[in-house]
Amino acid sequence: MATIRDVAKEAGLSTGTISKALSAPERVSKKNLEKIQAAIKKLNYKPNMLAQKFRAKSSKTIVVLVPDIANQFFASVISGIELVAQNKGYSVLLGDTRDSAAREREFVRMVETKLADGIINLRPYKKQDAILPRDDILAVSASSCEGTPSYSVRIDNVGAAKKAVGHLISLGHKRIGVISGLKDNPHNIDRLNGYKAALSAAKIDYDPKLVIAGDFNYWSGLTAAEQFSSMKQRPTAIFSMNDEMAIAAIRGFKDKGINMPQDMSIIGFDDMEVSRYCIPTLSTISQPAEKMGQKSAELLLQLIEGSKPETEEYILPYEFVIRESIAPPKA
Amino acid sequence: MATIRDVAKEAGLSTGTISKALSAPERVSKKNLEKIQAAIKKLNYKPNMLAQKFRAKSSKTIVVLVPDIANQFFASVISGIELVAQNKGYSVLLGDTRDSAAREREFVRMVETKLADGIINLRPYKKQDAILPRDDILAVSASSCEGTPSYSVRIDNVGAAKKAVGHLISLGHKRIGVISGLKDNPHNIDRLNGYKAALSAAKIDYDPKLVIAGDFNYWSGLTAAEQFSSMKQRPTAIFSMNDEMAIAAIRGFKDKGINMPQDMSIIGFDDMEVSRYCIPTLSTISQPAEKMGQKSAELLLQLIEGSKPETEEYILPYEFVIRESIAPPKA
DNA sequence: AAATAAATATGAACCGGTTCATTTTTTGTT
DNA sequence: AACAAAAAATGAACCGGTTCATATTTATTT
Repeated sequence: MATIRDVAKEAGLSTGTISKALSAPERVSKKNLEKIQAAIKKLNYKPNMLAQKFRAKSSKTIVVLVPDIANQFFASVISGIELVAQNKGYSVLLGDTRDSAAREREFVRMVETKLADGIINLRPYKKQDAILPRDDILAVSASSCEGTPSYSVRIDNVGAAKKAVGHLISLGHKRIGVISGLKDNPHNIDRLNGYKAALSAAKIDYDPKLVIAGDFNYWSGLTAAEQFSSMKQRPTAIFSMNDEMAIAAIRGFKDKGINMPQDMSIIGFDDMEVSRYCIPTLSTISQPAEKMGQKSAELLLQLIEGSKPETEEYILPYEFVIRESIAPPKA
Repeated sequence: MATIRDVAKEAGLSTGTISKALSAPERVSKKNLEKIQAAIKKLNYKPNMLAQKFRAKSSKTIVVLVPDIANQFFASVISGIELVAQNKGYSVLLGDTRDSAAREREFVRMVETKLADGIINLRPYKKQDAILPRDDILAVSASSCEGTPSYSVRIDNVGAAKKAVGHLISLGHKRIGVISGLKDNPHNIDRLNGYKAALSAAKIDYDPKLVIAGDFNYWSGLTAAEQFSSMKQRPTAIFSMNDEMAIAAIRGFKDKGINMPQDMSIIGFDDMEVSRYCIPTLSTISQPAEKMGQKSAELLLQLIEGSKPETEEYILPYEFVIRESIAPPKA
């Protein structure tokens, strides 16, 4: 493998000149530039980036911690991150943590050992087992929840849930069921608070029996629908904390002869692509996933380059998308 | 940031000893080992892995090129790759190429510039625009198709398709529709050949009108079902080239009053998790995704460590899973 | 043509680990 | 106690880039 010294020898110049020719060609004479290009081509020289990064003491790499890569929402956030990172010459290392703290720590270690310059965390912050934030590690929390310390980007989950449930109430619904995520998931907690706020604003009592815990996956939405179906005092509308469970629930209700939106209304969360196509099309909260990724990357890169962003917490606008899946309750 | 020289000074020893203490502690005296550990702790020393890798001239990293990370099947393959890589001390860099050749080339460049040692390619090989294989880059093709050059891991797509379609024929089906992937997708071509082989073995003429091209996504399965529904001579069974389109098709047919499996049989491909839960449960070809990942990683690491694997092409066993979605045609 | 200023080119030193030939210390033997 | 063998420690050199104080070449001015 050819080194910069080989190129220097071939071109009859010094290593310093070769280096400059690559980083600031306008500061090298035309004549020599041509010689250098010829030499590089002849030797098929490729700069050793490990050496470069070692010398620069910076890996120009950021780690993105993802709880689960096979997830549309995360994929969009990542896409936004990569856009910004690439523009600034950074590469993105995806850390699929599969919800394991051990794996998460591995990636944090990469920052400690200079393999990466900073971290964007897509896993919602939870006090008990939080590995981040740490003051020796530059990190930004994307898709975070209320109360996340340090730099974070999120939507107003409480407000969004309140708005969605409030809309159901304004249509005349009084018994509104919830398909929630895992009990201690922070997003879950925020959204449940929004649900409660909407109820109390309408002076409707909160009934914990109407909240069925799922796990954000299809199967759990199906199960929840079955449970709701067999209630003697069944709700007339459902607020599901993600689209996947909502779509499953539509299916589950239909199997029990309950059709949406005539017999039951439902609202999801996330605005997955398929939510525009399913039958009925799904009303949902649209999160600006790609924008959230972009903003977090901008924040982290600012931190890495040494400047201090003005604000710690960035709250991006969500959108409440009304589609076919909701209607007033039957009289 | 403390360096190994700082630790050496603090412990009153030489850098060589510190280095050995970290890589082969059994070759350092107990007394000094303790001193060193104390010094490391006191200075909060973390070896600079960039320096390490630079010196070792190896990044101990492999790149996995994925056409689309938000995909269950790929996620499983990746999971298998990571298992093997982690065991051997390699890290895995996910390259979400989003089907862009430019992005793919970027990742190849990482190998050229020593940022990675090799590549596992999950994108099926296609002659026209193939970036890999290249003889200066160690690479393995996972989930490949027939005719992929160089090292590759795959199932027998032709045989699997033939078996599935053959089973439908043995149940008495004569008009068998296909929901295919994109026309020039290599997996598509293999599976279509299997379909034709099964037909010709049963002396059934191939009718191109029965093949509707999808794009492996939900929406296209729904559309295909509508098209099949409106045919005057509708098929009695469908072979779908992945589960996602198959599940969408079940839905699409049901909306037209065609119920599975009484009115129509269907077989998918991939064995997604949800295929075990949907109604009816879906018959499908199960690919050993995780195993395919493991095998490819083993292959690549062998290549990286310098040995030559015996075989170039590894064909792993698939499984034909029979569930509720198929039945003999109506009389 | 000489003096000065501006533009280029030089090359040793450096980054922070690892390696290995050499030296020093410890252990074992008689 | 003397010597040999084994174990442990040493530290300079190295990896392949970049940097920067210094030297050289080229361009401009008088």
